[in-house]
Amino acid sequence: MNVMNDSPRRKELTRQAAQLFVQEGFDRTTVRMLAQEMGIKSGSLFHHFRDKQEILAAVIEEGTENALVIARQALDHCDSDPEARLHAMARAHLETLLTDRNAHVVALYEWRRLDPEARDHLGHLRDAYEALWEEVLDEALAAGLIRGDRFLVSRFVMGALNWTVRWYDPHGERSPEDLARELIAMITHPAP
Amino acid sequence: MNVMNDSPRRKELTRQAAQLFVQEGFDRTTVRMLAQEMGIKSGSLFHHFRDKQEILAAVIEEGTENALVIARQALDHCDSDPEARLHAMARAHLETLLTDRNAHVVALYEWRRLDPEARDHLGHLRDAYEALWEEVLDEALAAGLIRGDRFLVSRFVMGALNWTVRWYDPHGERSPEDLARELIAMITHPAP
DNA sequence: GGGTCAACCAAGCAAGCGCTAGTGTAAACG
DNA sequence: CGTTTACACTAGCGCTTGCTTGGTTGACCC
Repeated sequence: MNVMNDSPRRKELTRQAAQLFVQEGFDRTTVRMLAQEMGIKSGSLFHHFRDKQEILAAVIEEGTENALVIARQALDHCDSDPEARLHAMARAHLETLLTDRNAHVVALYEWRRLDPEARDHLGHLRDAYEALWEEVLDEALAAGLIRGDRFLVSRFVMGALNWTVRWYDPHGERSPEDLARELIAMITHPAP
Repeated sequence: MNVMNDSPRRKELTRQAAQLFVQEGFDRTTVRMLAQEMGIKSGSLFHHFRDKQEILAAVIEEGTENALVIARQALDHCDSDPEARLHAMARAHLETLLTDRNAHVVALYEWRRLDPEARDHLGHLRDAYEALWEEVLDEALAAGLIRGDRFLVSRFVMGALNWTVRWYDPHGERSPEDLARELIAMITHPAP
């Protein structure tokens, strides 16, 4: 069997696995189903991944890393006032749902299926992402743009955003831009 | 095997099943684990439930029905101004997490494991619950207490609230009352 | 005191599970 | 050239899964 590498082949297999994990759930997805989707036999799958768990970890890692990169880029390329930064983060978050939806759904639904080591490693990635949010929310709180307890505001906003994977249709009439604007409007108050 | 009845024994078994479904997830919970938790043998389980799916449906049904009852009571016993009603709903929602947490976690995480008929039936229950929210939110929007698109505001609020099952510790220092107040403060604007 | 009935048990079946072992093959390497 | 490497295959092991079957128990009933 192979080491944990980052071959393009593995990336593609990971993408296909994400698709199946979303459709069926991790536990219901068998290695035979995965193999068929990938166009190989089930035994060959273990040449690319140590075990089934590692496939799950790869899916979630991909998605979270992408989200982190996109969020950082968005913050680098926006105005520096709190509202613009808030808007950029919300928009970036929703746009990842367009490109990386499967991975994010898996991350949200199947997190508990990760073994402890993977959960630890990926937890740090997720924390880094949420830290970006807390930074931006802190600025908004300091500017009086948002009111309330830092901890709670952060959870409520993350909840509202993460929940979008349940109902948001990327091919519908509302753009990520629309949603971001609406969310910011809902939670912000005019400067004192 | 039995018909789908509402015996107290079945209610108790359902409660215990909810506990296990939360700990392990539906797919990972075997009928043997369920039986052991219930203090019976795995075969006996099918005297009370047609199959494993029906146990899941029973768990979710219980939780949703309770939430609906509690929300209706809260609305009946609060002031009639939009803010009070909003507050009552938020508080009721969070209080059900104290008493019925397991069932709600299962409803949120394992919804997709339901077969189509059960999903249809329980979907109506959930719609009734969400309709209460939309009614209250409509009043708040009409009163200018909240700004924005009705559909989106509703989803964002439901997201923030449902997400609480992920992080809220009912035995921590924050009461449902605290959370409800904070959420309302975040999304409401002073009347014009 | 025979009949009824919910509740339970022991035993096991057929299917499916994750994963392994051993092999084949074609390209890349020295 | 022979060797290595990456990737795929076949075959199947050992185990677990949801669920069924046929039978037992004890409380209650007329």
